[in-house]
Amino acid sequence: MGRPRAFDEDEVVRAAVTLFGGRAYDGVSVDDLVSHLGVHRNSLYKAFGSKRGLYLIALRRHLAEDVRPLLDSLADASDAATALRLVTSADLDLLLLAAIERAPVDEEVAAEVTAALAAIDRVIADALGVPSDLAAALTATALGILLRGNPDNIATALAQYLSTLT
Amino acid sequence: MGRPRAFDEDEVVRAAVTLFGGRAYDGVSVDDLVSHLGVHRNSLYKAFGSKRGLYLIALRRHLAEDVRPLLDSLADASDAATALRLVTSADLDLLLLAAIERAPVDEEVAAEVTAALAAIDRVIADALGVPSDLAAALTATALGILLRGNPDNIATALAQYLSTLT
DNA sequence: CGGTTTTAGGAACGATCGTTCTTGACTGAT
DNA sequence: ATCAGTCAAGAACGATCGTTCCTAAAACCG
Repeated sequence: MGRPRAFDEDEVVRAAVTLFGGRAYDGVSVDDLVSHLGVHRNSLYKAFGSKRGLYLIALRRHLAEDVRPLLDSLADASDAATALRLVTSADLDLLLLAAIERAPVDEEVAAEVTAALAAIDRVIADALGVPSDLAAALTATALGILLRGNPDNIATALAQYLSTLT
Repeated sequence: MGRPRAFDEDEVVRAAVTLFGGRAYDGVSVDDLVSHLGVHRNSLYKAFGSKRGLYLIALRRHLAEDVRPLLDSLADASDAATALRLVTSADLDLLLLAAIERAPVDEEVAAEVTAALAAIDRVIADALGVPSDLAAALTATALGILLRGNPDNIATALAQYLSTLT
């Protein structure tokens, strides 16, 4: 069956998640992918079809390996403060970037992103017993804190405030 | 002094704000700028130096004409709900996109963005009499709602909830 | 072994990128 | 009326983009 692959496809996809989560889609060139992922051009196109194909695979991997565990842990959250801490301490760089810069121009990305955000909303609504719009507001808050870059200060301040309410 | 300009520089910059606020920096080509802005290539480079130069000017115009009025109106906000409504109903597309996709790779953009966000935080903290970290959390919430795309539903739900607290 | 498949390495493709240059028409000031 | 400076229109630059092709070495199968 021919020579075996010299690269671990899982590792490559995971490295792509990191790379695409770090800068904009158009800011990551195929040369960047080739040099940082340890895969040759040829193998990359053979395995993933195209740059966009790899991006979509990386996005889905990100959702499966980073967002789904978050959903599981959120299901056990009993109050808004812990739910907020869970989301803001998660690694959601790629989801955030995809939501703001790829979703508007790639409907397949948009579908994945909106589904993922809706799933987070739903789990929070179920776990906390709040209306879905309010859960969506909490998700939005967490995303906003993440995009500001310094999650710890703001997240702790808000978590403390939320704790004093209940 | 030669032939006068056939384009209104203010209009061009404002159109650039819209264009750069709509998609990622690398997704807006100079051809796009030339065709949508009504300025010839030559005039664009003569007037703004480079694509990045026009971007920075557009960003600063956005801060001066869209963010500064928001600061003024926020100064009169008496509660968190109205502050939230003010921010989420503002047009902050370019600021949002700049924060998440340009600031990480352009320190001059990063400086403008962090200064603008800090200014919003400060005004909110002063107007509501809350700690700056909590004001930053409210700013983050508004930004998160904006990036989710459907601000009305979520913003009203959260505003109603915030109203019941006081 | 021989055959086949897939790899690695890298050159090369056309397209598009941001930027500059060329040409000539136009207009305001001298 | 002349001149200087800016304009519009578009060709053209080198660089880089995503993608494909070519060649040869490597490793599995029979």
